[in-house]
This record gives sequence, C-alpha cells and structure tokens, in this order.
Amino acid sequence: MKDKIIFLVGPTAVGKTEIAVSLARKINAEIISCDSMQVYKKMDIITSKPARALRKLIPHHLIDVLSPIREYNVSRYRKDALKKIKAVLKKGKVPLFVGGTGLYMSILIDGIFEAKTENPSIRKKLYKVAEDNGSAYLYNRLARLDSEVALKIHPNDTRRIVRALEVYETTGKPISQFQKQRKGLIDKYVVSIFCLHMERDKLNQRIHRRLEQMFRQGLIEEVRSLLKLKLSKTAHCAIGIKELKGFFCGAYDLENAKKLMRRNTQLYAKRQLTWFRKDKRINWVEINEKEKPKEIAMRIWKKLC
RNA sequence: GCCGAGGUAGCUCAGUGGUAGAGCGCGGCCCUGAAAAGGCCGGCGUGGGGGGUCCGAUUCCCUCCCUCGGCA
Repeated sequence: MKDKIIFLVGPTAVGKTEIAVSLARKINAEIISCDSMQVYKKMDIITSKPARALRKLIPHHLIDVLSPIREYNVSRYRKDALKKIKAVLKKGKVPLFVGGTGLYMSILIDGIFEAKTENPSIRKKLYKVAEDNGSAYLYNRLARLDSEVALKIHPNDTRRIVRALEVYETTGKPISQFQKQRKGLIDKYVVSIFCLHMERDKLNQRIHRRLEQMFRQGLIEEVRSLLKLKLSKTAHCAIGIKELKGFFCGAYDLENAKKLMRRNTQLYAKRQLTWFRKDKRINWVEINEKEKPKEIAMRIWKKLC
C-alpha cells in the first residue's frame, strides 16, 4: 500500500496558506513548504510566511531553515524535502506540500539527477567568457559538446548555457545524459496535486492588497535590515529587495517602488500559472473570493476521498 | 482672446505621400543545482472630428474640437 502525498499549489497571493492549514487539520497532515524564498530566515514579511498562530496549529517544515546570506537551490530543496516526507510519514501523518515554486514541485514529483555537478569557480569563469564574447560564443561551444541539450536551449539563455557547460566541464559528460536519470515521488507514492485558481483580475487585486498589507506590517524596515547583510544571490531575488533598494538610494519614490513590486509580482504569478497549466496531473480548484478557506479546504478534501 | 507646441497602441513616444512602428504594459510559452530567477513569441490601432488636394493621405492644405506652455 503506497503512502499518500498531497500538493497544494497556486500562484502567489491566491490564498494557499490558510486553506492549507484548514486542509491539514482535516486530514491529519503536516505542511512542507514548496517555496524557494520562505526557506530563508529574516525574510518574513517579504515572503508572506504563514503567521505564527497558523504554524502553531500545524507544523510547517522547510520554512526558516537558513540564513539569507546562504545560497539555496532545487537540489538542496529536494534532499531536505525527502527527509521531511519520511519524518512526517513516520509520525503517521500525511505530507502536504504547499507553495508556488513550480520547479521545486516538479523536481520532487518527477526527480532530478543526483550526481554532483556544481562548480562555482567554473561557473564564474563561464559567465566571464559569456560577458566577454557574448552568449552566442558559448552557445556554439555547447552545440558541439552536447547538441541534444543545445536544441532545447535558446542561444540567448546564458544561464542555461552556462549550467550545461558547467556540467560538461566538471564531469566530462553532457548534461542531457544526466537529465535522463530522474527518479521522482510519483513511482513511490500516491501523489495528488491541487492548484488553486481564480480570475486574473481578481488575483491582481489580491496582489495589490497584500502588497499594501506588507507595507503596513513593516516591509520597509525588514528590507532595510536585510540589506545590511550580504544577501546571497538567491535571497536577493525575492521580489521587493531590488525594488526597495532603488527607493532607498533615491532612484525613485515609494509609490514607484510599490508599482514596480506590483508589476513584478503580477508577472511572477503569470509565469507560475504557465508552469502549472502544462502539468496535466493537476486538479484545478476554481475559487472565488467569497468562499472561506475552510469551505475550499472542504471541497479539496471531498475530491481526495 | 492671441502666440507657440502637440493630439498615432493601455502608457511614453518614433516615423512615412503607398492604410504604421519602439520601449514599457498586456497575453501566450519554455524551463533538471539562482526558479520570486532566466529566456522566447505575439501589435493588441476607426492615426482627435469633418472637409479638400491627389490614382492614393496617418503624412500636404483648410476648418473645428481637445491638451500643454507663454502672453494677455
């Protein structure tokens, strides 16, 4: 008898947090975050972490696990998450993944190769080459070494070109070969995925309202003190960091900083939805604003039975 | 009221006597160690209204309306 694992995903600001807690109580679950930014300590308001009260009600894992000066990535997330699944199952509870990071979800469900292929100094060198000679130069090099992956990567996509070459240089093998080795949860467990969804206009309104709320909660102070640290590349990507940085250094006023945050969050939500849409295993849960989190959780629970 | 500048995409604007582009926005998509990242594709338009010249006007001319500066 396979154990059950549930994913509750959806675009930013759709209202995952409360629904998740409601659902977790109903099915005796513990929540495991599936979010690339909530792993960071000290980034509470900016990442809209679940409130303390909610976290007391139901244990939340993989939130606040490392300092924002540290790098984090999919591979580490996968290792951390696999451990948490085992721990939660051991307690006789259901692992309930909640979050909006599509890549993290897909890497868990479908897997990723385990070979150690990271090499920061090689990577750094490759970026330098790209900067000096253009990404087309690197792309041509990649096309000779690993034509299979080159077909999938656009010549302008420096990040993926560099990554593929990094793998080649550190292992002597093409990344396309590694990419065929994936083992995911889907074989070992019964996986159900639910994606919350609402009309785009409504979602954008929610994004706007949540942004205002974040500022009321003290976003400015939080970001100001984060900027005193040497933030990792990853943590630095959180929406709100660079936007407020511009405000702090006087490049534009607060209203403009807010506008930028709003726009970037909306673009982010759009990309998230593209990601989820292509996963045909997802059960879509259409929600409207009037419905209470508890009622939505109830609807999901019914679909589970 | 007079003088000047201007009305072109949701916004800011470019351009041309052969029915229009750019950036941003918006929409769609891709994604295997930065993923809240990175990349790709799509013009979404009654060219302020009306009239005239011309084979043909968004472009030239007239007129009206509107906006912004300056003078009253």
